[in-house]
Amino acid sequence: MKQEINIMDVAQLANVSIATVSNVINGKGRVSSLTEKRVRKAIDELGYAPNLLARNLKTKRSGLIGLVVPTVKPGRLKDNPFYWDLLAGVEEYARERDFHIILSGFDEAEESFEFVKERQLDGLIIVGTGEQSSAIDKVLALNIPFVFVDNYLMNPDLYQISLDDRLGGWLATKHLLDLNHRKIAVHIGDIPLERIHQFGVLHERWNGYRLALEEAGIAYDASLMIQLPTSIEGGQEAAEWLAQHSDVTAIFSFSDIAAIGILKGLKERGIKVPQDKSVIGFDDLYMTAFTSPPLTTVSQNIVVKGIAAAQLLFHQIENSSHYSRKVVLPVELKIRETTGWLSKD
Amino acid sequence: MKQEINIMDVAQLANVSIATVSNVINGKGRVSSLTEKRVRKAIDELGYAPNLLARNLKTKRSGLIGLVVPTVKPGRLKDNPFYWDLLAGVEEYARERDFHIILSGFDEAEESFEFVKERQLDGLIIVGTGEQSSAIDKVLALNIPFVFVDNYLMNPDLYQISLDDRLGGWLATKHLLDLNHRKIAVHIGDIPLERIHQFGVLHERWNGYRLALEEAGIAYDASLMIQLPTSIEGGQEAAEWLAQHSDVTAIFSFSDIAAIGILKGLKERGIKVPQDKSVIGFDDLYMTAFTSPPLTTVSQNIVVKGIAAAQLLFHQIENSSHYSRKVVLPVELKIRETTGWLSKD
DNA sequence: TTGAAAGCGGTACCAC
DNA sequence: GTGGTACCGCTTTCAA
Repeated sequence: MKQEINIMDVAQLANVSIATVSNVINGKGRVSSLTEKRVRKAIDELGYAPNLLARNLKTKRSGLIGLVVPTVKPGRLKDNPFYWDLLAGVEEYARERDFHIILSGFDEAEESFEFVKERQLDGLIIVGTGEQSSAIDKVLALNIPFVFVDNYLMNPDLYQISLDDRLGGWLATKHLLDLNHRKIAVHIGDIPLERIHQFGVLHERWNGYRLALEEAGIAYDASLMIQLPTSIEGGQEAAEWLAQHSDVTAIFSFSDIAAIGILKGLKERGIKVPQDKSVIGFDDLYMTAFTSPPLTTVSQNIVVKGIAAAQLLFHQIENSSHYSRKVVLPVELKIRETTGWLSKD
Repeated sequence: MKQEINIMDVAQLANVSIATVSNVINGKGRVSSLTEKRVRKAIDELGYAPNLLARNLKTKRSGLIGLVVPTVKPGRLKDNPFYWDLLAGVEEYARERDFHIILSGFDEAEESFEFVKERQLDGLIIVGTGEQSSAIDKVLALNIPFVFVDNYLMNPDLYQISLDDRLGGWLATKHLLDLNHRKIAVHIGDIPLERIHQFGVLHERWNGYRLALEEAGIAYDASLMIQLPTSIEGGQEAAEWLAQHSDVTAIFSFSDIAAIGILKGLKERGIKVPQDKSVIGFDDLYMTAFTSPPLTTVSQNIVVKGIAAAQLLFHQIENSSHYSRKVVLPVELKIRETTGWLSKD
């Protein structure tokens, strides 16, 4: 009913064998241009479209790649525009190659990746959950091309896309230091500081922060690490913290979304940015150019990240060699208006 | 290599026929619990996962549904967090039923939906392009279950999910009128007013606006319709327009993203909200609760929209009857702080 | 240059 | 309860 016409119908109409039709479709074998014309005509007339299930069953390729993203609430995709941008990049690249994307949420606990085998996916892109993922071994066992995004896995054999997070952390901190700030708080997110090394992205940004401090001869002060959720609300709480610490003149948030909350929280408390406190974020979300004041932040191009991931994946799928298994994408400091010079006392 | 073990291997190990293995997997036919145990054990030991390509080839179902969203730049998914929320809803519902989502951008011009037939998709969700889509006929010709989201198609046979846009328009306008505003501008988006009827969503919001006006005995004034892009930048331009029209005391933007721009533009010009101008948006993006001041807006739940679309689609796929082919989701006015009482002169 | 036929890995009907 | 086997729609030898 759904798919009534098949290669047989075409063959009959064109008065050839199904093998010939197949050859025409795939441009293989020798087919006289006359026959080809007849076949093409038949295809058109019938509105025939080959059944990829059948084709793929035979060829062992599915033309499908999986994009696995973390979920927050069980069963629901993580609520962050970041993923959409990433998806856009992957989809764009894949579509040009006639691949499609299957998107799947990932419940850390009970994900078996069965669907990858079941659907014969040709490749897999796994987006970091923040924490060292328990999924790695499962993914390796699948024995198909894959790419990890933002995962910071210490295995050199794995294909990985990441950001120059450390440089980002360094740039942000350096910028603040150059503006004469000395006590710089860091909003790291809702994780215990002792476990930050498990969260590659955060850890690297934090390393960049410490490095810049060290270069400036300033001692690292763990009491300046604010452990609050990466959300607008978390940012607002961080603002409260700032209000209570008048000696702290600047804050570096590892995420724009929280920086937005910080800005808002400070404003509500009558604390002026950047006169009283400087604020710097990370990500360069579309919105942040339009906060008031516009947010100074470390910028990354997420769509490009998606494209890069797809690229690295296809290098494997197509067996083209790649110079490296790790791709580190650049960051850029976008100085806008939430950071300002601190006059000495 | 990729998928080495198949149903035969399981059958051999368990010392049964492949038919029996199939029965166990699908819970069909009578299988003695002893045999079943043996088979399950073999499956476990081998780590067997059935090849869905083969199964689906036979059963004519793919367990796949397509989500088609518009693209902006050719080849790139539309840059709007809205779609991610929608996707989250669809994915959640589908996953519970062991379906997967194939996501595809949609180039108005040259989309043939071939992939739907090729991949034997079981259903299709098409998200509105704003304009009456040229895709309708193509989709109908596919002869598979489908749902249009936000498309306002005038064919009663089509399954459609939409929002109570008209009520939203009415609520927003009524709210402004109740606050004593009389000259209310509307930022409709970057389309000529003459063609607004082609854009269902906008048209309905606009209808709601006119209705509220009419009920209040106020004449509609086309010169109050601002035709600028639906973007932050467009909103900023709208603010400029407002600055030049001091008799206009309120503005209703059909989109939060533009409302954010309006807020920003007004602030830059020293125009106070809501003292000088009232602003109201539409969508209730996550961000808008955190603008300053927090934006009054018409709220919709986009994840629920995705779930509703999936639901309607599965009603068709599973052949369960549904009371209606059209589902209209509710809106809600969220009064925050950008709208205020207008003292008479 | 073309066609016959053997799979790909399952499902499901029908015997036993 | 269990197994034999004819498909599903296509690709791919191999022969003609």
